[in-house]
Amino acid sequence: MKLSTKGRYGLRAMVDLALYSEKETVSLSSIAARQDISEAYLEQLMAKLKKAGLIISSRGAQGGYQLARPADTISVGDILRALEGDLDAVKCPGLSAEGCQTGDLCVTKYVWKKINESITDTVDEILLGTLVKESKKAREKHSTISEKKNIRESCSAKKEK
Amino acid sequence: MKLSTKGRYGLRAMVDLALYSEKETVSLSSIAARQDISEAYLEQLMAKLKKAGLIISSRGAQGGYQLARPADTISVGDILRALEGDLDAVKCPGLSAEGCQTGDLCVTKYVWKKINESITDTVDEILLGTLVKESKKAREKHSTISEKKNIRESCSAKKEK
DNA sequence: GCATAACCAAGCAAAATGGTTGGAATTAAA
DNA sequence: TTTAATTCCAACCATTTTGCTTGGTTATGC
Repeated sequence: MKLSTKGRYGLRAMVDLALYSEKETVSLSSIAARQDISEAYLEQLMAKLKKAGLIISSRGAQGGYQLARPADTISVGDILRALEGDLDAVKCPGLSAEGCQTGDLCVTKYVWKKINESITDTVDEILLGTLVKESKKAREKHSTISEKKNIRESCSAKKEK
Repeated sequence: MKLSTKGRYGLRAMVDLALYSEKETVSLSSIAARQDISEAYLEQLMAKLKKAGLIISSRGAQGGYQLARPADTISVGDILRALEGDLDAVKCPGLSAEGCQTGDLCVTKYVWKKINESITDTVDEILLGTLVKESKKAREKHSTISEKKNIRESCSAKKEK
């Protein structure tokens, strides 16, 4: 019942990309460096995002990635589905079909349906654009404090996992 | 991002137990048989449910399991947490603490929080008692049709996975 | 042409999943 | 008092998934 690093890293990469690719393209290595993710691994995630049509790339020198469409038209659900595949927490054969109404055998499908819906609803509701705006706001706020308190240090010390 | 068989089997077992243990205790083997789950595996799930205080057991001949409290006071969340552990889809160090407000690095935590909350809310809202009532209703409905159409067969044919 | 990029395919260790195996302890009934 | 039924317990194990790494190949701007 855990979201894998694919989803976690990938969403961070997309936010990063949205922040830095407004005019120019952004290289994989720069995202990897800023987000502290292995380049080779991130590459695989970018491939998935590209295949899903969320980002575009240009090869060769000065090449890199950009969002395929405005950040306001990309939902977190789009991103997570591209990376993790189907987000359904439970795949029950009876969920879409009619079958399995046989009493106690399948009341649980009601539960799985509710869980799936709640996840889908929440991730589809949050837009990349919103995250970008939040991020910019947080950055401004932070830069005014950062001279006095070095929060950054205490933060990056807590490595994920 | 998938619920494991622990959660799926375990919830089914709990519904089964609630349905059949109103007066007498119910043996592991009878639940396993009705729900078509391996006895030895279900045993491990029952151990978790017992440890979590959701069911009680009596050993020896004629022994078995019963709910520890009324089905209306047990939520699906209680059951799933007992079986799967923590239901948080993402464990971010910055989620509970103050840290990681450093701009783009951590806007994603807002997303993880929302996802976690939506899952928790939905599973805590559904009570075992409700499922039991639904199940009884479905069973009645079914028994009136079952003589003409044998839905049961088409259902059990679709084995999970 | 060469440095800088994206692209591609495979391999691989560690962890998690979904069980199985083989018993030991307890208890009601015969 | 035996015996059958039952929970309890502790390993073990095969397979799959995860989270990467390795070692290239193509494409392109300067």
